[in-house]
Amino acid sequence: MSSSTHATLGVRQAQKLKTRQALLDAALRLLEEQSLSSLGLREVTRVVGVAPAAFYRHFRDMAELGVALVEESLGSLHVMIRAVLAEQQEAEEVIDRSVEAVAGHVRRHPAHVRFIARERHGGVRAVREAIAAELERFGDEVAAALAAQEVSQGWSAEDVRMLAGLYVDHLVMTASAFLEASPEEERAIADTAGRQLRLISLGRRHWRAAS
Amino acid sequence: MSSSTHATLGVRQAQKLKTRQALLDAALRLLEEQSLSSLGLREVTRVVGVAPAAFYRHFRDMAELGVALVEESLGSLHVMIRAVLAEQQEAEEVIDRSVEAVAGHVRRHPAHVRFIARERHGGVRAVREAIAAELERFGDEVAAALAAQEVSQGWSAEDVRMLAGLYVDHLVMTASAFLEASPEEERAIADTAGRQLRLISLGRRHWRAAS
DNA sequence: TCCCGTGGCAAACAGTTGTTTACTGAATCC
DNA sequence: GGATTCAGTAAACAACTGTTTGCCACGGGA
Repeated sequence: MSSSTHATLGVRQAQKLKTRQALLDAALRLLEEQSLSSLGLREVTRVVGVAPAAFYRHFRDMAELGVALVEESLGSLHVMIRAVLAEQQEAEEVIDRSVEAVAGHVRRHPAHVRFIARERHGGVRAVREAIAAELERFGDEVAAALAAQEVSQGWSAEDVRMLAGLYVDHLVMTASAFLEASPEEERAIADTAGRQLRLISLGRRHWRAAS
Repeated sequence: MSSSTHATLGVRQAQKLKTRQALLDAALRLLEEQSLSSLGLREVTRVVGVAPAAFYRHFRDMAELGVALVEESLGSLHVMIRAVLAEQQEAEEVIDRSVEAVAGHVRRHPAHVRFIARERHGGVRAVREAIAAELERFGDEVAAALAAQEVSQGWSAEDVRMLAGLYVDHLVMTASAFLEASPEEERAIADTAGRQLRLISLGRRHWRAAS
C-alpha cells in the first residue's frame, strides 16, 4: 500500500496522505466509545502524535473529517452490497448468503459499522446528510437489482423502491445488532435476521396477488 | 399540575421536582442539536438558570440524566403503542391507524423521538442499554398481542417474537423518518411505511403455508 | 543549484469544562 | 418555636478546548 502510493505520488503527497489517514484511523478508534460531536480535535492529534495545528492542513473541522469517514465506511459496505446483489441464485439461498455476508462485514470492519449506526442519527448535520445520501444511493441500487428479477413483474417503480428501502433499513439494523452481540449471540441474531428476510420475501411473492 | 404535586408532596419536594424537571427539559432541548456525550453539565444548568453545583443534587452525571430522559421519552411512546395494540380491527385498517398514530406522536413529541433515535446507538453506554432494555420490553408486549391474534395460530413463540422485533424496528425507523421530513414529505413517508407494513402483513399471512 | 511551496511545529490565546468547598436560608419536624 | 435537614449558592481549582501566529525543514520543479 505504502509503496504504491509512494511510487505514484511522490514522497510529498504520500506523506500527507499518510498522516491524513492516520487522523482518520485515530478518530475512528476514538469514536468507538463516544460520538462525533464530542470528539475533540486535540484528542485526535494527540493519538496520532502530531501537533494540533497540523489538523487544519487536512480538515477544516471535525465535521469535515466525519464526512470523510462516511465515505470510507460506506465505501467498504458498498462493495459488499454489490457482491451480494451480483449473485443470481434462488431466494432461499441468497438470504442465508446475505446474512452471512453482513456478519462477516461487521466482523471485519466493526468500527466502520459502529460509526455509521451511531452517526446516522447523530448530532452533526453534515455527517447525517452524507450518510442519508449514500444510503439512498444504496437503496436505488438495490431497487434496480430487484426490478430486474422476475418476481417483480407488474410492480410499480414506487413499490420496488419501498421494498428496497425495507431491505436497506433491515441491513443497517442487522449490522448494528451483530455489533453489540457477544459471539454466542451471533447465531441467534443471524437466525432471526434470516427469518425476517424470509417473511419479507414471502410477502413480496404475494404482493399483487392479494392486494 | 403544579398544584397537585404541591398538595401531595409539600413545598419542599415539589420545588425539587420542579428544578429536576427543568434540568430534563433544558437537556432535551439542547439535545436537538447535539448528542448526549457532548452535552455539558454547565450548559444545562446555565439554561435553567441555576448554579452548576446544583446539578449534583439531582444527578450524579450526565449519563444518569440521560437514563432519566430515556424513561420519560419511551414512557410517552409506550402509551401510544398500548393504544394501537388495544384496537382490535381488521389488518388493513389497523395499519393506517398505526402509521397515523406514529406520525401524530412524532408531531407531538419530536424532541423525545429524536433523543431515542440519536442515543439508541449513541456514545453513552448506560443510555444505550436503557433504551435497548425498554425496546425489548416493547417487543415482548407486541409479541404477546400478536400471539393472541388468530393469524398466529401454529406459530412458534420464536417466530412471533421475530415478527414483533421487525415491527418495533420498523416503528423506530418510521418515526425517525418523520422527524427529519418536511411537512410535504410526510405524506410520502406515511405512504411508504404503510405499504411496507402491508407487505410484512402479507408475508405473515403466508408464513407457515409456504415454508 | 537555488528557490518556492508547504506539511508540521511550538507557543500563546481566551474560554470553557467538571468537581469540590464552605455557605445560606427556608421548609420541615417535634 | 427551636433545631434540623437540605436545595441551591458563590468561588475557586486544575485541566482542557479550538484557533491563530510565526517559524522551520525539506521535497520538487527550474
